[in-house]
Amino acid sequence: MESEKEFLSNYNIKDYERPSLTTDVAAFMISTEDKTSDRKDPDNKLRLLLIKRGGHPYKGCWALPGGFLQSNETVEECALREIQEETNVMPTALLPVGTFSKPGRDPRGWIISNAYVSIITEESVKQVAMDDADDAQWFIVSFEQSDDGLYHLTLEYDDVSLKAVLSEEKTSYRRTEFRIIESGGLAFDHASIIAMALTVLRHEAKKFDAIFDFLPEKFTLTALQRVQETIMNVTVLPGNFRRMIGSYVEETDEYVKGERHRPAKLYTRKK
Amino acid sequence: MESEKEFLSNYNIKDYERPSLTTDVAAFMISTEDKTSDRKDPDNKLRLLLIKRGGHPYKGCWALPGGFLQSNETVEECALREIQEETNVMPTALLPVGTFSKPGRDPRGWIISNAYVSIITEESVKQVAMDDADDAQWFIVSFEQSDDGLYHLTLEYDDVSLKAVLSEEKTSYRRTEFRIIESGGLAFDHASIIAMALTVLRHEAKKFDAIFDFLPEKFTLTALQRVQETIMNVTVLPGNFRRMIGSYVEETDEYVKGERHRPAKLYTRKK
DNA sequence: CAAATAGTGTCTCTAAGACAATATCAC
DNA sequence: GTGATATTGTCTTAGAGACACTATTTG
Repeated sequence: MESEKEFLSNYNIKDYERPSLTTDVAAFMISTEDKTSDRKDPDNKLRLLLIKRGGHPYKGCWALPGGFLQSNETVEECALREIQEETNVMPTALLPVGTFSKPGRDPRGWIISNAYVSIITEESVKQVAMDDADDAQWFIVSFEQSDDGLYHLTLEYDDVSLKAVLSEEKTSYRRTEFRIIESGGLAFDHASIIAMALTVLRHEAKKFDAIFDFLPEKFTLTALQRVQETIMNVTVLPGNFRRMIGSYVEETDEYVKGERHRPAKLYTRKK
Repeated sequence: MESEKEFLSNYNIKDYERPSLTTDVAAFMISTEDKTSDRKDPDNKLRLLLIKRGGHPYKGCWALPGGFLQSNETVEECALREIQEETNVMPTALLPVGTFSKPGRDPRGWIISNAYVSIITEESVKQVAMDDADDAQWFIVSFEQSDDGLYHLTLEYDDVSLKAVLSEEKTSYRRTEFRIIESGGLAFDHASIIAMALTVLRHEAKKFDAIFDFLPEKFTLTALQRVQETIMNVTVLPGNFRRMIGSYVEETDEYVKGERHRPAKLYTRKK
């Protein structure tokens, strides 16, 4: 009878056909736009990092950052490594989106992707200068459902505008996935991945869960409210937001002064 | 300049080192135990399908059903195929649990697993006779947190009892995962996968989302309530359950008669 | 009629939305 | 003072938990 040790020494894993495994990361950031007036608060924009592909396939198209999994790391570590290689910044959050494995999704062959949402603070992005002629850019994100039920994903930066159209499909097991009707110049099935990533992000934001990761350690409640409103694409009454967020935050004794209005107290995330 | 077509014809995907990809499925079922009294309603038990490993590694240990991904299928299709090969039954639901990729998790080498929850109705299981001497068995599941914060996973069938102990770990990115302290005779990292699967299942059940998949097309509200109570390990007042579930179900004009009490109306899932 | 489940109504408490009122700063 | 945001409080409504009560069946 063969022992486990003997079995493993005889076992050759290369006997089976294997796929390549990649990680794609939807890295989000919220930017505070330049003030239009010196009295009003600035607008916030949700932004997504895209890379212009320099090689085939989908040469010239924009794609999510990502890369092949290495054998000494987990998929989460791979996602973090890819984001850091691309931005020189460490994300503050990483959320799983799903596995994309439909045969034919990558013309290079049998390639399966694990998708993640990562969140990066504007603060940290500003510290590393970004070359404007670079092939990595932060696109302003808009994702809305129109009256006919279709979803419209718009990604804009300077004069580049990518418009994808997707339909929400319920699989036979009631999982929702997004079918690409118009990819809008996005590589592979990345329009679908981005739509899923936004769904995950909004789901987390609804529970006040991912919003803290867009801000520094200490923040004002209004800043936090703007983050949630930007992600969810809604507006909330300030009084109600404060009541609801109350159990998630802790006061500090610091204030933001210097603005032309009452100073705001800084808070930190509880626990 | 190389065209995309030329690029692809020169591209050899086998140049990169690749992992093997498997799917592991936590298949759940709720069994109605034999009546102890002829007046009282039967007890319900949450059950999980486990397979006794016939070969190395972990020979003789119990493991989740699963297998290697084929190049012509998605991971979801692979999960469904594996469950059907093992049980001859088609699940009524399939929920993603996550990707398990920690280096060293499988002694055979670089093997990454996508885990799913699948739900099977008791009705369909009863139709295919199960050999009691078989190496596939439905274990009664118990999963509880003790006072010291540890989680205790107990799987029982006849005189077989597997007891695993896990601790809930928050990763640096606030994802919770379960670290195995005592595997209780479960193969690989399957104790951890099962704990995650139960967390996913309970999360869905809380939203009244996965509970319908345990029952046939038509069901009584009390049966539905028992399913939720069994999964969540709580009890609910009947009046409140009916009020809360009201918007998810639709009446039929059929009744269950023959019991020693008022007949119950049959309902179907709305939409 | 006894015992059991099926089903309804109502009280209370809490959480969330709407909205009003007050506070405090820089200029 | 003016105009902006910061912060607090109150009214109302919707939903969830607790609980009491009625309905219907079979043996």
